[in-house]
Amino acid sequence: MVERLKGFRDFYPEEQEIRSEIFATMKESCRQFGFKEIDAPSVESIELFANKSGMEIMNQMFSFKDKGGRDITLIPEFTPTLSRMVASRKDLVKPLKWFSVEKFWRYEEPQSGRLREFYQLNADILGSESFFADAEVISLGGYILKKLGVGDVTKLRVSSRILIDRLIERNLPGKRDEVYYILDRWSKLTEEEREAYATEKSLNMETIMSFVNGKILEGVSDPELDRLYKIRDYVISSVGMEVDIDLKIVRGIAYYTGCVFEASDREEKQRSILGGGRYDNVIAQLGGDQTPATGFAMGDAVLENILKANGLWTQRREIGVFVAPIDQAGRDYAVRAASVLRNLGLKVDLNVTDRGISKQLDYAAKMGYQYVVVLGENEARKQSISLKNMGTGSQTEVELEKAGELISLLK
RNA sequence: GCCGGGAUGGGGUAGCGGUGCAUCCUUGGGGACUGUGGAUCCCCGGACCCGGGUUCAAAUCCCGGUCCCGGCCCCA
Repeated sequence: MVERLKGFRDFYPEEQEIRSEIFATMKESCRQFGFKEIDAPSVESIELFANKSGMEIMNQMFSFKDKGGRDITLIPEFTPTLSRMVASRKDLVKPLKWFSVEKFWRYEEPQSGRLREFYQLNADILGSESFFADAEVISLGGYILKKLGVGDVTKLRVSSRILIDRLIERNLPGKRDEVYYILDRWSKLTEEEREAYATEKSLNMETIMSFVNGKILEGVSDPELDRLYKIRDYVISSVGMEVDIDLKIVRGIAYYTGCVFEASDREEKQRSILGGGRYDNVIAQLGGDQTPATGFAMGDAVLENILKANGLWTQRREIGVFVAPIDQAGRDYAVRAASVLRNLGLKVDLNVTDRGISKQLDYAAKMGYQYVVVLGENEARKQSISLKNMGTGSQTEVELEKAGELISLLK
């Protein structure tokens, strides 16, 4: 048997239905915040990623030559595509608030929360440099987490590249990369490793600690810090989630220019569930007008881990009815009855086998149906349906024309 | 790319050099019954990841590969 490719997934119905609901929740939340959905190609010229994304991502792309010898790749991230879309339409009314849920591909070793093919929600606001834009985009992220039921077990952490850079220049001048490195990996490093790194790079451990615990902010007067406070307060009043200012959030991506943020489970056991920030220069770098931008991405893999860890990865009750004909008269009648029920807006699963009533009930139960419509000669003659409640076993007969009254029962 | 740990029917498992057809549970398919039986009864499928090697003998030991789980790098 041919095996599935490493790091790729099959989604069987029982999983896919849950996934669809989650994506629907994410999309609906975006719309509630006034974001518009967009979509874009899954394959792009490799050039699109060559400029901005740097060496690392180039090594992690599924890239190949097409039949015309062009170098193309499956998209590993969304920002370059988004930037192209914005750059090539000068008539767009700013600010733009766009979101998409797409598949992405990265050729790397699979591990917890990381796969070679994954889905990602991207939500961005383009054309506003105001803190409102950052705050609103972060609020959307928090809102989605709440809607998914994990608002109480996750937290938002915000920081700012500008602020961190200034603090570094003031306290550890010339050590930007080194400070970024140790802050970014802080929770992954052991006490000894931190000490060793600090010593090796001549970083004052006390100063590093003041970045880590936030003490370095005490008494600091800085407009970027004020901005960060405003963002934090806005998000707290907008979604009522825990929001911490945390200077350990630096995020490795080169292009962030201001506020950066992440959400993770409170214990930080998992990878971050979403991450993003302000990237004011990317669109200009890709040939567009200078356009301030802020946004985040949220992958499906870590989200799934967190939902499962909290018992929220559950299939909703199957809504709809299974139509089980008993005899030939019932089979003939079932076509019309099913049609009537479907036109009433019900989900109707009509038997497609030659099985008897017993096996049909068995099947309906296994498929999770709460109600079965049993049809036989009697029902056909009376133009009625017998509705069997699979939970209680009780059964009621109603006229087909009055089946609309059942809808409230079945929804 | 690197480092651990794994891999036995669809799912979960037992066996860990030779003992009767690789165990048990579950699941799947078919049939009997034919207005209630998601029941009952009967029948049938289905596995040692792949390739080498050691051995009289390999699911079992060794080597390589593949995939899975986790970690590193990196996190777009």
